[in-house]
Amino acid sequence: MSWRKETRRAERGYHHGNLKEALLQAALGLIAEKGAAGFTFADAARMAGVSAAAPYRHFRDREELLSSIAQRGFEQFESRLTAAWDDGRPDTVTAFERVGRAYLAFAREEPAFYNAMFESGVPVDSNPALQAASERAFNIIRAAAERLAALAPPGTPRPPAMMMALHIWSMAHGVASLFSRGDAARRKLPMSPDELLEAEVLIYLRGLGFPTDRRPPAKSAEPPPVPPEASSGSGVPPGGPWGKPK
Amino acid sequence: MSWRKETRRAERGYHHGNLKEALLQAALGLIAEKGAAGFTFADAARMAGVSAAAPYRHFRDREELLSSIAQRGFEQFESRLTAAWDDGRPDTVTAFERVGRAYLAFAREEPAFYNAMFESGVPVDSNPALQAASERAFNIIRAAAERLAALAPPGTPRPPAMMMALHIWSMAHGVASLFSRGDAARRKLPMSPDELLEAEVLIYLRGLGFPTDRRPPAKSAEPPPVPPEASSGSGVPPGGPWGKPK
DNA sequence: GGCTCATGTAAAGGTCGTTCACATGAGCTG
DNA sequence: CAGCTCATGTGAACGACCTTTACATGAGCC
Repeated sequence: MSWRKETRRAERGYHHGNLKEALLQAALGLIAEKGAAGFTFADAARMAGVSAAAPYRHFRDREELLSSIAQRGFEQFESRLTAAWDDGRPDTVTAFERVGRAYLAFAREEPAFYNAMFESGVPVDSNPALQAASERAFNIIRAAAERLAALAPPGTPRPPAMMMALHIWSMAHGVASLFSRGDAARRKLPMSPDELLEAEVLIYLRGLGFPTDRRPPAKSAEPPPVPPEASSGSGVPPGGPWGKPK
Repeated sequence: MSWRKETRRAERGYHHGNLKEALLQAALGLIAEKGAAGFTFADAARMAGVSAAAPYRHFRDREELLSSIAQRGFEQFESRLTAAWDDGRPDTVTAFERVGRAYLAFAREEPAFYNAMFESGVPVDSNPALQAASERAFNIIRAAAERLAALAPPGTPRPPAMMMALHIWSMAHGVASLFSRGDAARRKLPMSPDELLEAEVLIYLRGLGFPTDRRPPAKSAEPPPVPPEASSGSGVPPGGPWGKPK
């Protein structure tokens, strides 16, 4: 794809013109290939066609580049979670599960971002902008949990919405990190990570008193459920993720 | 502690006598300090008082050292999980939750091992012994889930035991990895990781139809619960992890 | 046209991982 | 005990990386 700038010296002047962006893109590719640990500043420079010292004009050091990527990652993450949540349409539980799937999809489709965000060792508080982006993303989950909490049937113990949000986050991250990416995906599973997480969230929601039968409980006053975007292939078989109660 | 061997050249002969073990110990300390990514082979050699080339007599390369540590970690992990499970005493649910706490405790108290095992990028299948150790550890969780599954009340959808085991693993790993160790612990939480995980597992179990009231249901025929080993400080407040149902 | 300053370069210092030829000495063999 | 052998440790060297420093270039502005 985008050749032009990021090639050899001859094809451009002394000045690159867009080095910062080129470095970010190069790093993204390298991290996707070899992980944040294996990514090298020098490689990124080489890939952008500049000397090894040039990147230092745009990033204090290697870690700042990583941190920038993590920040961008959180921004994209936020936008994908927002889209998945879709303000709770068509119904809160459905939308909530969609957020879970979006989490996994992001981890799978944007391994470089996910790696930089959660597995690169970059401390969240190394950069205020990073921290802010991270919080904005989490707030989507939190807002969804808030709505869910408001809906929880009485008569069941009900944790604070914040705690519910953290629960969902930990489940999604746990599944993603153990089974859904890179080396971790080599652990052989009798089911897909998506199925695993979906079942987990369903059981959890049932534990909170939510009706989680997939069949619409009685055609309530909501529009017919939107077909989940990625129901092809590893979709949950009709009747729920693990079949009927015995 | 064990000084003696692992110091300077003068104090030992040309041969170290116990270098392999010394290197493992040194690496363990270094990883605990700076993470598996920051740990260097050269540093471990220095700490053991030998030249930078010496470690190559005992490990093919840096990764093999890491992999050895991960393997030992899984072995200790297994033994701690086994102890926590205590074959399901005094009752399955209680023991199951104890396993969850043991998981977190291990992640917190043995950060070096945990790091090498799950966050160092060492692929599980890089070494058959490592893979075997990892599977043995997981099998504890799996066996516990098996017992739990056999006990699940009818009338509720019931996932395969394997899936339950994976759910528990993902919750524990998610909480540990996001909130319970190193840099991640800097995310400020309104509760302790232990509380978070305990509540998560309780809700999950309730979703499976298990009665999870903390107050002993009526002083059943079991001995008074053993006080959890680390109940100081962040213990769960009486009345359950998040208070009563509204 | 000339100045300035952001941006890029080359060179150098320090650290690592890894390899190689060589040194040492523990333990066996006779 | 003499001598041999082989596992174990050494020092030097290579190439790669991160980072800093002094210097070069040229885009944009007066």
